[in-house]
Amino acid sequence: MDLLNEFGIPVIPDAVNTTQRKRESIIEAALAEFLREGYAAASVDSIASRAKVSKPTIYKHFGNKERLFLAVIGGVLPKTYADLEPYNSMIAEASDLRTALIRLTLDWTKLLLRDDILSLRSLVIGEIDRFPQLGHLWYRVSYEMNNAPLVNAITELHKRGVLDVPDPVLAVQQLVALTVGVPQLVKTLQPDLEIDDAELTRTITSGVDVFLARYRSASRL
Amino acid sequence: MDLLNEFGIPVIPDAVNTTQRKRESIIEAALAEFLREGYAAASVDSIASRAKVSKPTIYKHFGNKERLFLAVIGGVLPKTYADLEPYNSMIAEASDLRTALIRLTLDWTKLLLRDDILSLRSLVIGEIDRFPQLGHLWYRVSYEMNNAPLVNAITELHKRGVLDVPDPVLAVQQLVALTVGVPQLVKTLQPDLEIDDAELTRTITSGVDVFLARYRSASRL
DNA sequence: GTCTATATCAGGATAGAC
DNA sequence: GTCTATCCTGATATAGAC
Repeated sequence: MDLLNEFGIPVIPDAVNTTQRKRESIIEAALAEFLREGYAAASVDSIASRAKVSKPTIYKHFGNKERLFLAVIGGVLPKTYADLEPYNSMIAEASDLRTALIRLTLDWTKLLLRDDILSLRSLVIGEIDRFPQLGHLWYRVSYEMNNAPLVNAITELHKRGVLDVPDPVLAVQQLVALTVGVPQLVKTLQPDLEIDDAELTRTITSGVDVFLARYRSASRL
Repeated sequence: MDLLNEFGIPVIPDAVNTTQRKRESIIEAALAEFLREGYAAASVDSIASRAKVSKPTIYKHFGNKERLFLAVIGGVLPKTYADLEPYNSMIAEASDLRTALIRLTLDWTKLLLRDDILSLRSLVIGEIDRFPQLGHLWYRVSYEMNNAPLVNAITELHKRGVLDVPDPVLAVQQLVALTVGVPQLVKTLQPDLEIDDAELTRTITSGVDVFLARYRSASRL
């Protein structure tokens, strides 16, 4: 049965765009459902309803539930981290290193404490035994988009004598643990607990100061 | 049909002990099943098989699947952390603080990186939206059995002038993040990745040194 | 208290029309 | 490519015998 518009003229949707739009609609609905229910409890029926699409359409596009899960979660991961790129490169050039580090790690922390990202992270961690690829992907994306550029910046600062860092890779892990890691650990186990901005800033600032107490070059003190 | 022993004499099991043993058998089997499959995918049928018990027995004991899950996971959590208690009290009295801190955090880390505990942690994190009680319980047990005694010890060391720690609670969080947190973050997303003992020791040692660089009393340098 | 057997239902996946 | 209608497995939970 064709749809007719208000003049009685049949509406023929553009086939390609419709297909593409349905595909995106499925991905959006699936992400929401998986985040809410987890993998096993998520139902393809619910996803079909949310996406206003029939079940066979989902199976034509993605094959089965596992592939749908991998495609959806694997697709959203890189997008999640894409926001942070620009900041890293500025560290090596900053006139005030302490302020630059605080700014960087504070932005990073606020991103990773967002409810949607915490949910995504909990989902990936919870399904790690069934979908280890997602754990590796998360680690790789997180490392390449964040740690690695920071390692480069810190290595550069070491060469210039601003910092004294024998193991830059470990040092960056420690900086991340000292800043992002502290509130993340709390919110991972207690997502409902609110952390106000002042406390977050205090935590991050203190973390950066611990980092600098160890790694700032003695000659600059 | 009664069981007969080798002399043809019927074996009448002690009713109370049998019931208790079945209950423990269910708990053990349920824990294994939940750790393997997660909450939603775990089947009460499988648990009954593993425990060599019929399904109605499980429902008589625990009511439903949710209550079974909460009883099992909530019961195993405190046991998990019970091993660490003795070490904390020794920090304040140690002659060599650095060595004592390394020893404490290294033991702590090795415990929390055990496969069964990592699985338990991933399970709790993955089900956090459906069972927030478990997240709170984990946080509370972990804090009371580990962080709190360490906060006391560090406060004591601050009073004695050995350390200079304006905020002991935050400082302990940072110490934990710097030591346990670094390898835990890796193993949480990549459980299969092996971390050898030498590298672990190096990581923990470096973490303690970062901590002490910031908080060791200046007068003692 | 514990079992066998069963009720009841929802979920993943697909056949076949259009 | 997309839908309606359906298959079939496997899940939670329980009735009733012993």
